[in-house]
Amino acid sequence: MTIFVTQSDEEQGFRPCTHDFQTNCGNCRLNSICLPLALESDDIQLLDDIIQRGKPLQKNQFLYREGDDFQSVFAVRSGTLKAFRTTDDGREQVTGFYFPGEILGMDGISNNMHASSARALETAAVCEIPFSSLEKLSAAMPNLQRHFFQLMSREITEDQQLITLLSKNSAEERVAALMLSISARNARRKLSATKFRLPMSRVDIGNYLGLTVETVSRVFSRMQKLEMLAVDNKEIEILDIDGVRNLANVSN
Amino acid sequence: MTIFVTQSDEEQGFRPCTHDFQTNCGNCRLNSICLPLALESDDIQLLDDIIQRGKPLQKNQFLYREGDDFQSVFAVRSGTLKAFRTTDDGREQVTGFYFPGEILGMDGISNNMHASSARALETAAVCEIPFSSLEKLSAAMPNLQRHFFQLMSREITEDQQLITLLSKNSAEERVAALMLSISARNARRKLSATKFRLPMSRVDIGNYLGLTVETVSRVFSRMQKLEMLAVDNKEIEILDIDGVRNLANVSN
DNA sequence: AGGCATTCTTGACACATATCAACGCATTGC
DNA sequence: GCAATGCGTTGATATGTGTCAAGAATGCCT
Repeated sequence: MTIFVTQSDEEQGFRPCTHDFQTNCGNCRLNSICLPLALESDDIQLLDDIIQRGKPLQKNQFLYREGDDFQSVFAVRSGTLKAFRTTDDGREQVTGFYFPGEILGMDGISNNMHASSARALETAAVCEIPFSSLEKLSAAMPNLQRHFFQLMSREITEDQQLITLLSKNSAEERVAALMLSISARNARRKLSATKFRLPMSRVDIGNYLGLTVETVSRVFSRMQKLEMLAVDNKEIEILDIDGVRNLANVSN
Repeated sequence: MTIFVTQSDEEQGFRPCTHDFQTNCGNCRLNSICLPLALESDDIQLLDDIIQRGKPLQKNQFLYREGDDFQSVFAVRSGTLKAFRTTDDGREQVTGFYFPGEILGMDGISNNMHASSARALETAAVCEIPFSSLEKLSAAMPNLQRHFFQLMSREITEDQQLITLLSKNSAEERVAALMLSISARNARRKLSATKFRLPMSRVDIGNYLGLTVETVSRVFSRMQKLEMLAVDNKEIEILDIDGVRNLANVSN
């Protein structure tokens, strides 16, 4: 149980928070942005019954690996994870970062096999949602079915945004867009939209944005020089959000 | 009705084919790769009842536009479509090509609004599947629910493959991968895996693969010189499929 | 606290693809 | 049959990002 305190510390920025001792969806502070969204409290209870908790991951630990049998999707409770595929020549393509309240693993449904790997970027806790149970529950709960369709659809649109970013945007635009995305997701969790700690390394950012570490580093330096960002290693402060939005050149 | 004959001509390479006069899933020659896959014939009938047909599109006609209200997903019956988003500065990112038997429009579910536009690359016929009906039917038919989850998941994995392609692969690798993808999809429909006509322009290929027209053209020329492909405008013959596979450097 | 390994930054240079430009070829309509 | 138009090809040059290399900062382990 103490491990959960540590995780909440991580997530909350070292402020102790009793909410994180919860072990059910009903009083999870993420339930308004997570899977229970749009469910009645009776239904939340039913969803809660199928969810398996207590799967804390250490930094760098795998949640699942490309090729593993697909059994469950996962909701992030605390910490951050990255999903990625490894190319034939061993390079890593990060396909997404997952923050608390977000769902990952849906790419495994199509072939009953995980199409990507997922790894914790820092100590992280996840809720495991066995897919067969979720399917049964969805058939009985129209709202849940709809919401899960929506979540998958959102994953599609986000992937398409990334496709566009990789295909059409410069290094600066890509980095700016990522900063805005993280900012918006922080805001959704009532954290600061302008000041945060990046959970991922420069290498991960590069592997996500299709850039080398060096380019990522140079972009941060330039944006710092332009007084758009204050960059102190992983600590980021957005000084000129309109400037960043303008630079990103994407509706985000 | 005559319009359907024309479309079947297009699809069948100008061989008349009575199968294309069908108007229901039960005897559609695509039903083994399309939505009815894995359904009992009674269930196929129920699915068939919600499907709206007779929406033939002329070349360049829009099926839906980014921002339109989302009502339905669509199955391609004949012809080919492209899905794309337009960036703020007016450039076009093609997010996918859709061949007969394939489903498009699923990116609209998340916000009840189409996140991309879809346009016919040639005369095309689609089956319209109203999403609200599909939801109801899915709740009652576990196989359909599962299959639709799988279709969405496949869209996710395909987008992730494209992300990797754009991020990590050279121009030649990208073009080779697209040729293999089209080849495989032709084979799935019992058409030639080595000789086909590209339904899309060089511009579309470029906008899909994140390349300029000139680069696409040069790559085709190089592959022709290496005797991997015979390229005659849109007519493609794969002369050395192992060579192309080797060049693509992706498991496809 | 010190030392080692990892991550990050910065610089010089190389290279793949974009850009700009010209031209050829096919299709369409008159 | 011929002009007009759009699409595709090819060449010359420009440029953004990758590559290689070195050094600085950070964090981890003893």
